[in-house]
Amino acid sequence: MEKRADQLRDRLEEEILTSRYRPGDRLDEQSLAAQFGVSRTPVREALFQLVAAGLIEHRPHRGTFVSEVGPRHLMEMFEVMAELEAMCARLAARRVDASRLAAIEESHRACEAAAESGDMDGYYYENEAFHDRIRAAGGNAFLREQAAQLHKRLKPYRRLQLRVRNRVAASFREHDAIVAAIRAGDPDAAAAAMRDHVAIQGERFTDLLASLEPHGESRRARD
Amino acid sequence: MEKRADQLRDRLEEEILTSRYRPGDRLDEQSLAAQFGVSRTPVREALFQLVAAGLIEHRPHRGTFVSEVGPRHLMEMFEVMAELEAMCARLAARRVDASRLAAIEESHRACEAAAESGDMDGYYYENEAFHDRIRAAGGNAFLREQAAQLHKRLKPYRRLQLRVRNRVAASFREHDAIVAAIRAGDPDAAAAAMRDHVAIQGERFTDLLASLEPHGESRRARD
DNA sequence: GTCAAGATAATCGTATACAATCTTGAGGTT
DNA sequence: AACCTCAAGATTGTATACGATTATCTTGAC
Repeated sequence: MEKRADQLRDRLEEEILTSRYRPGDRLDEQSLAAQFGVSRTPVREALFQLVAAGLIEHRPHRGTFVSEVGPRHLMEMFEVMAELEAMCARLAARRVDASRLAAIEESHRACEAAAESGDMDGYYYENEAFHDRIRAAGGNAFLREQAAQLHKRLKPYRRLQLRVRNRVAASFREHDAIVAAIRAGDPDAAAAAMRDHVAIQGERFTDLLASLEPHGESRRARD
Repeated sequence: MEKRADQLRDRLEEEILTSRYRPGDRLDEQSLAAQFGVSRTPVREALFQLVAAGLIEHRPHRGTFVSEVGPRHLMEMFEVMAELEAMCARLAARRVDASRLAAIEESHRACEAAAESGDMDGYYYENEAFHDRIRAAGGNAFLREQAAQLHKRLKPYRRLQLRVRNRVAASFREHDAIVAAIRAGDPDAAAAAMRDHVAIQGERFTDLLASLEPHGESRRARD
């Protein structure tokens, strides 16, 4: 059985990633302990893990708060993720074997089906699988882990992406270029295609963000 | 003042990174608590942080052990680090300003001085600064953090590098190419030069490792 | 002699209590 | 009115105790 602290971590992570807790929200140890019917010990343990993952921040004797990412930091993270995923694609183009390639193409077709039927949630889901299979095909387990971690962390910001007009169709076309490059065994093309694919998300998102809060640091008002 | 758990974490991290604790060694909560004159609570907290950093592993009811990295995993980590540092160099070539470039060149000259006088420890130290200034020049704080973290984690393995014959001189020449590319504002050249520079370390090290333990997983004997 | 089942011991996960530290706000002083 | 002082309250960090889980050793049967 999983220990309670880990359950708690997963639960809190989920709640943060789905924006049920918003950036800036305070996570009080005592309240959480009471809320989940446990003592502070496992709560603290869970919080430490989330701090290590960068999801929350801890200000001594002030409280722990859901990290405020800010457009700048967010853009930086997308930039890094683009490079990591590009590296996965490059390696995949170089090292992929038949069965892994087949797996990628299978996910690719699943994306296509979801895109054509306008199933946004389905596309989101299949898209995850698509990317993870490419990461796996790279054959670098450490890289895969790093990329997946960043991916997870950016989850709440990517999800909105797909609601942008025509984004799903565009995303699928980008996937197509990636798959073609991997199939052709062209590492540079695969890397470039993947980098663009991910970088576009970052740009689109910061565009969106910029239009919502033009003043950068100025939104501080909350409770 | 820093809390005791953090002191402990730093202390243990230090002892692991300097190989005073070796891979496979067991870290017993109770012994550590007794040894440092604290209770198990802060010890556990410190251990959790090290687990999150990947330095140690936790097997329930078995104990916590210093991570055994293994040649494969090590090579993977070098591969990723090469890419991250290459990205830093690429960004640096694109975005660097006069003062940051001057800082890089200053570190570069310091490396040169250490190399010529055969001061290996000095070279190691200046080399750290050189790389960090390039990371800083990239202007992506998140990337800088990620790269620095990996760098730290690979520290014990890089240090041996410099004892390889002519490695210092070769390393300096590689630095030279990197600086030239950054100064020229050539992102691709900077990235390529940096990637090679770091990748070589990985290759050299795994060469070394392979010559020491030819049988991969076979060394299990210890106390 | 080997293997399995139970007993034993070690370790872990959690709860609770206490101490130390910081924040906050009221009240007084300049 | 602004600033400083200080006490009250809150929150965190640490210690200790206990129950639960699991590894390991013992014992006995085959």
